Amino acid sequence: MARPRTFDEKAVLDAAVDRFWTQGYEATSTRELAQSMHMTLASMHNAFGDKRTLFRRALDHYLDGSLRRRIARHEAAPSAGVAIAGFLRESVERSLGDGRQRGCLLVNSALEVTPADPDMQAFLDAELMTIESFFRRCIARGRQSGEIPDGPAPEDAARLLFASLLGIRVLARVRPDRDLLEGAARAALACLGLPALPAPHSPDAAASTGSAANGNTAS
Amino acid sequence: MARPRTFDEKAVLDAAVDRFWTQGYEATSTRELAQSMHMTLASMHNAFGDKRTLFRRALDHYLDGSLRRRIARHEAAPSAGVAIAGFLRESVERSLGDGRQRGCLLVNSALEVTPADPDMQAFLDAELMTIESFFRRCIARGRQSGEIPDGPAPEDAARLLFASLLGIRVLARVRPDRDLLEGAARAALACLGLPALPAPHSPDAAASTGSAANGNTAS
DNA sequence: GGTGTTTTAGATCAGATGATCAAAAACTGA
DNA sequence: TCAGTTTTTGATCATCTGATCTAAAACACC
Repeated sequence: MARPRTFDEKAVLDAAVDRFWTQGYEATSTRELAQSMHMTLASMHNAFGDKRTLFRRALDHYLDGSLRRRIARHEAAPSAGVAIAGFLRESVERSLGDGRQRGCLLVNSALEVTPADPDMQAFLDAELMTIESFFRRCIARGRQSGEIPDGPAPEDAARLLFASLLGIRVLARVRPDRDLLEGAARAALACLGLPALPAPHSPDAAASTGSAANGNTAS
Repeated sequence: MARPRTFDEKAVLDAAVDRFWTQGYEATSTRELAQSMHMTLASMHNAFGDKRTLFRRALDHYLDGSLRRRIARHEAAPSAGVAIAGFLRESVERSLGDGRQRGCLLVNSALEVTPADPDMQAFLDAELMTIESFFRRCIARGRQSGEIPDGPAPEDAARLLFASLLGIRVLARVRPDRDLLEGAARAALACLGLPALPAPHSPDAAASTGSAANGNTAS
């Protein structure tokens, strides 16, 4: 009983995510957003509210398509160590394969949002906490089954993995160097007695062309 | 042979640092900068050039007053393990003691600056690399003297410490929680066979008043 | 005291920014 | 067909943005 939308919500949110991801919240103007979303400024505001609200929607869309899905997928791994190592491997590979050094939108945003916006901070922190919890669950599981040897308290081991992952995501933006990112992940796994990083998904043929600048494929 | 300046360069740069540190580069307007520096917009531009140039000066001023000095101080420690543990302790303590959750200006900036500004990125990366090098030198020294037991390759151990530190600085901005930050640092030191975190500098009396919001004392 | 040089001060510029408005367009159910 | 609802559109608003201009002020040197 009303005029139907002419845009695909997921598609336009993808576009918004890409702008925020590449440039950050402040550096992205509403006009630029509207243009990349292929809609009018007024249409965008009508559909998503103001810039801040749109940002939150975009962030949520991003998280649904990457982080949350990713945690669930790896947590289903047969062993706790494989879950952790697989998750780290994928994080490193995403960081290196981006070609645009975007890093992680969640981490980027966590640093850009100021304490003057406590709502947004709480939202970001809650999302970060799901990563920490994932590591904690894995460590607990592995210690209980005897798969993971003793070491630092499980909470601390999880905190170390968590902090290391955040660091890797920071470096993904300034220096996406394989030796650096893999080295950090490798050392974290090794010194906690976890399995080594699995091989990158498939560095085989067909990649001889520099593949390079991908969009933002989820998975 | 000309009219002398009425402002103290260090003082006004301190003010600029504080704005960029708290709000980030994009979210800080030139007018706001000028006001907090107690100078006119025109005077500011005359003395420091455009916003980007001023930012770089401010960043350099910040680094001189904190990171660089800090690395030199800890590197003079009697043992490599103490140097690393002391540096981490100070990073954690700064993160927790800020009261304004500013984190680290260098890390904040590393995420805000886009790959579209390669000069700035190179500058930031070079500065980050001094941290990595510090860790690497310490690890090498400690391994050679036998103080630090075998473990991951020295480069990888340094990379892990480096990434963990960056992660801790990210968390300093969103969740400056002692258990979290200390836990990550503790686990990193423990699992690399390094000495434990030293006690916080002095949690003694006189701190019963919430001390709280400090400015930006260097040291 | 005059000259040269730099800093300061206030006004101002051109353009960008986030957001809204009124009106036309497109659909659904009665 | 028409009433009701929502989307779309282009124009527009008030404000902010980074930066510059002109002219007065403050010193050092001669």
